[in-house]
Amino acid sequence: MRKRKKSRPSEKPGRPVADPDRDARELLLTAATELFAGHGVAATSFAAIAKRAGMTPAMVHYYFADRGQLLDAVVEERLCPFIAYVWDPVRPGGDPAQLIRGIVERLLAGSERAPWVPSTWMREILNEGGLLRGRALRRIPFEKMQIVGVAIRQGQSAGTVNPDLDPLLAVFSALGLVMLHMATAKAWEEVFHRPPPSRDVMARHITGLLLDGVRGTTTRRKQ
Amino acid sequence: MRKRKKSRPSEKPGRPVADPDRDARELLLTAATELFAGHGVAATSFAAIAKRAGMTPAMVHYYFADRGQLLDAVVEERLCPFIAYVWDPVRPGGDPAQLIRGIVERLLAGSERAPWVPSTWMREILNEGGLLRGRALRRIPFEKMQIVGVAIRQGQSAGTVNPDLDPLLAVFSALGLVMLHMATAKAWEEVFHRPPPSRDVMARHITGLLLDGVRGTTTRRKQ
Amino acid sequence: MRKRKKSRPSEKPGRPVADPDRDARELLLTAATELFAGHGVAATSFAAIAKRAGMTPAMVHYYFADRGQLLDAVVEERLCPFIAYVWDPVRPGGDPAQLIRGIVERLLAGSERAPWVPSTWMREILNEGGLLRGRALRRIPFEKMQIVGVAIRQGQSAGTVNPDLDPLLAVFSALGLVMLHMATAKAWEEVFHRPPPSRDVMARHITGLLLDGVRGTTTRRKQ
Amino acid sequence: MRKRKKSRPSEKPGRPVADPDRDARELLLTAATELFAGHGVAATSFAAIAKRAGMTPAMVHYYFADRGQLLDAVVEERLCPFIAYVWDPVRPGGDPAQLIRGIVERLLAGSERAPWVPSTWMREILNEGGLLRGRALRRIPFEKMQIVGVAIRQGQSAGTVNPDLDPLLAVFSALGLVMLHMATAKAWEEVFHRPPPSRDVMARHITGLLLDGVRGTTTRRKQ
DNA sequence: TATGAATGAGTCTTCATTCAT
DNA sequence: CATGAATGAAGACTCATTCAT
Repeated sequence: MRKRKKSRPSEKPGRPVADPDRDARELLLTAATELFAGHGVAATSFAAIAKRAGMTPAMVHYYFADRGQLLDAVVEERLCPFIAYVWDPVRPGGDPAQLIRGIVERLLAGSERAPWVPSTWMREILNEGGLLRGRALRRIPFEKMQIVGVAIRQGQSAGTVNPDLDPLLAVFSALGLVMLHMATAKAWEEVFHRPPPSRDVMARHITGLLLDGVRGTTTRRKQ
Repeated sequence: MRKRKKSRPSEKPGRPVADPDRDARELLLTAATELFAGHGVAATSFAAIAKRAGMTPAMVHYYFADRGQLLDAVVEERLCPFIAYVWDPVRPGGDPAQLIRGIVERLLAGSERAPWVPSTWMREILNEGGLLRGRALRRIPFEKMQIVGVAIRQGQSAGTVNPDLDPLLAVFSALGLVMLHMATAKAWEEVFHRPPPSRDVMARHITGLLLDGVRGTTTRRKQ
Repeated sequence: MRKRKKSRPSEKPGRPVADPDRDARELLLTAATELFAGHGVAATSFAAIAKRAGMTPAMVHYYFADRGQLLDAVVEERLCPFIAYVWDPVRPGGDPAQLIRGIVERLLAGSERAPWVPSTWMREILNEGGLLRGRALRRIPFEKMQIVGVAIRQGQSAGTVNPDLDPLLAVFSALGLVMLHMATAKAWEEVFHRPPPSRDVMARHITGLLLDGVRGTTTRRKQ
Repeated sequence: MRKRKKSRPSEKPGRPVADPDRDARELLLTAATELFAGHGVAATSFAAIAKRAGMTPAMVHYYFADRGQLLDAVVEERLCPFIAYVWDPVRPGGDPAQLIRGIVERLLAGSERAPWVPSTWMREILNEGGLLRGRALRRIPFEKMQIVGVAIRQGQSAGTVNPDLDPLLAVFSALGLVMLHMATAKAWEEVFHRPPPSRDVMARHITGLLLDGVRGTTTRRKQ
């Protein structure tokens, strides 16, 4: 009944293949994140997760004693790597525009590998009452966000950054704008009856908007 | 099944209000929108709505025969006025920056009067699997959005608008950015342990970011 | 909303037409009997009756304070006339075959005017747990049935009636056979994909079977 | 949704019975058929079935995901064996009287082992709107019924069968007459305040009536 | 280790009935 | 006289969770 997962590249070669235990867990986590993205945490039952993973509801309880622990696992084992991938490279001392460009690019790349993130982020983390909110916020790297905030504030003092911006809000804006567009891309066709913007168009649009706004700059600076 | 009551002719005009029927309906609708904003549609039971409105679950069914009709009513009677307020003033032929500034301002003002909108918008309309998505999309004024799109495209031809932008995505960006920050404002304290940005800071930040981006302009144009 | 019933022939001419009160009651009773025949008493709600009669559920309660009284009314005002029509002409002293032939003919004729009777009879009166059982049994003219029973018994003594028959069971057999075939006629098409037997075929079949059985008689007696 | 359990290989053969799973299912099915016979399908709630089987309502859903599947199971696992018992022995080429006598006898015998059948048959299968109708009709052996019909038609041509009969109706008559009397037998006491006819009286009455009618035959043929 | 059985709490929904007007 | 509002009880069904094996 249960399908074998391919051995993950991180696994040491030579080991007898996969730990079935770990496999079942991973399968369930994957099923869970996919359903969370599609219908939200509140609307995703243990039974649905089990079914999508080809297992029984009791199996879900076997691996994650209760709902809370399942959510813990999703955050710890799936969301945290995503967050780390996006934020780890952020180091103090950079140009704010470059920092933001880097973050946006990693958000886009990360969302392609973990397509469940954007809608879950919007629904269950950003939103009040989001069911992953508490768990996720604890794992947000605020020091890293502060780095960007500080860079923006310095840029504003130096006159190279838009003085209208609130430094911290700006980080949220960047983050949110990417998530928003990624989460919405799937709906694009439904709304406009035409294919969604390509990844490149999307990236150029978001970076362009964040860096230079609608009005752009009179003299374009080096991209 | 259940028909809306027409206002009874026997009602004396001039009396303060007190159509108890209409009152109960409105009360329920208000309770529903508040709970939808707080926990999402999927996690909001009829019992919860009734309790918050001080009524019984059966009353909810009395006024809205089933879940679908309740959602219909929320969209028709609560969301549509919001949408109309934001988009009705949009007329062809304006400057794209002015158009966007107007929309953003009305979004901010509208969200203050209907604080349930931003998080519901993000969770139940923008997101895939959102439970108001189908109902709401049908009521979105795409012609108005096209007006903005066209203005941006013309601005790009004229060299006054950032050529990196995708005209249609830009409308989504503006809309989404406001909703995002409004929906997140309430969480601000929880995250940063400091009061959320004031409405003015928020408005200036969003407008500034949308119009001029992080880098701002070398020569500021008249606001 | 309420439709006017044509003044019934029993009404004294010269009276200003119909008593709307009585009309509404009759309309509801008609709706009730039709639904009882179609889905059974247990599956027929006040709401359904009201809807079919173009009235509100509260109206049903207005005319029949509760479920029991509605059933009382159906039996007293609708079923009893049917019973009387079938049984009143039965008088002691007849030939059992003629008695049965008469009853069968009146059952067939009565069921044509009151098509709700056969299936209701089978479902709600004959059957154990039938919801009209107690009420209806009280109104069954057992004296009349005994008349037939006695006639059969005498015929058996005289050698003109099948000695295998149980006299009382025979009355039930006759009654039941008609009801059965009338109630089933509507299903005929569904089962056999061909039009149901005509009224005449049906009458001939039932009378023939009851009087002479499958094997018929070697010498046919006068019909 | 819920899958039938396969008998577990771990079960030791020779043990008295006691597959608890199968037991619970059978218990529920028995409770259901009894209640269906007593009050009809529409008036039988899951709670009532569970209570009679000494289980909880949720258990009923555990074994039969919904109402439809419960009805399916009743038809497949309880009604079909009954039907098979009655009709399987019917083979082409017999004497119509013998065919009918056999069917009647098996109906009577079958109804004694499955006393829930007659009233359920009348209420939920024969009747319009019967809740088992669709499911049961699909399982009725029409070929077998046709065999009887053909035999009757041939008998009519040969002059040995009552020419008034409609061949197909006759099968319904036989079936219905037995069901009718079996279903009514239980009510006999209530109506006549005397013990119901014995099984033998009943069998003789029904067979006698079906074969020779009320008037019987002048010359009795060999039984 | 893994899973079927079992259940209590909760969901939406329908209904008969009451009541004020 | 008639009806909309209101409700408690009950219906089917779902679910997270427990437990014995």
